[in-house]
Amino acid sequence: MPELPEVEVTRRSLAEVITGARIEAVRLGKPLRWPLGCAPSILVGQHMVALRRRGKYLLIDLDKGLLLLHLGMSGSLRFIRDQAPPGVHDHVDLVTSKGVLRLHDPRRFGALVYAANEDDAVAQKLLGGLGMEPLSETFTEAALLAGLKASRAPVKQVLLAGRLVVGVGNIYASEALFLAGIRPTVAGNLIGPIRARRLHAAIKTVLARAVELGGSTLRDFSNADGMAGHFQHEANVYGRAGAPCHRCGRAVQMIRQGQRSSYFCPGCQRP
DNA sequence: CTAACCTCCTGTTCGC
DNA sequence: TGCGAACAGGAGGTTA
Repeated sequence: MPELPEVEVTRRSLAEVITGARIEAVRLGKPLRWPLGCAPSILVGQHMVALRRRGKYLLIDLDKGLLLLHLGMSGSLRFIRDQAPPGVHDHVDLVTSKGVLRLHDPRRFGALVYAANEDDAVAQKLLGGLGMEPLSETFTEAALLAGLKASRAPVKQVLLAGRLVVGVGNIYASEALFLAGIRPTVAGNLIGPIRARRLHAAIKTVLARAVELGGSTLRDFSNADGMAGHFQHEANVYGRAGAPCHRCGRAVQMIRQGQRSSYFCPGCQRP
C-alpha cells in the first residue's frame, strides 16, 4: 500500500524523466476515485514543470495548473518508452514527448485530479487539512507532543488520520510505534514528552529507512522503473501476528483499531 | 468539534 | 478441488 515512502520513491524515480515533458495525449480507462475535473484537452500541449509530493499526493506542476495524483492502495506509476498497449488495470496514460506516464491501479482507489492552482477549492479540499511533513524541519518533537496532547484517540489512529502528521499509513504506524516502544492503543493525550520524543525519532527513522529501501512491496508496488521495494523484509511487527518478536521473542499480536489491523509486541511496547 | 462507521474496488485468502 | 465469503486498506463522506 503506497504510504509516504512509496510515494516518495515514485517521485524520485520519475522527477527527472518527466520534467519538461510535453503532454501530447491523455488516455483514460475505467473511472478512478474521482473524475479528472477538466477536459483532457486542457492538459494537451502543457509541459510538466516539476514533480512534488505532499503527504501521499504527488503534485505534477504544469504550465498552467497542476495535477494531484494519489495512488490509493494499489496504485503504481510507470514511465514507459515503448507503445505497449494498456492492460486491464491501466487507467491513465499521459502520453508525453518523452514517454508514457502510466497509472496502474487494480482497485481504483487512486485518483488523478486537475486543479487550476494550489489554492483553489479543488486542491484545498484534498490538501488543506493535511498535517506536518514528517521528513521536514517543521515536524518537531514539540509539535508532535502538542498534537498528541490534543487527542484522546489511540495514538495509532492519530497517526493514521493524517491531520497531525502525513504519510504514515498502516504499515509504518505499526513499525514506528514498535521502535518507540509504545502500544498502539495508548491515548494520544497520555503520551508524555519522553515517549513523544521517541515516537518522533521512530517515525523519521522508519520512513527514511523505507525510502532508502525503495519502499515496501507487499504485493505489486514498484517505482517508475518497475523496481520493487525491500522494506517489508525489515518489518518488526507488521504482518507478523503470532510470530516471535525479533527483540524479545514474545508473540506479536494483532488487534483491530478503527476497522484496521494493528500489530504490536506486548513485551516491547508499553500500554 | 470528535469519533465511529461506511464506502469505493478487486485480487487473494479462508472455510467448508 | 471448487466456490462463495471474508479480508485487505487510503481517506473522504456520513452519521451520531
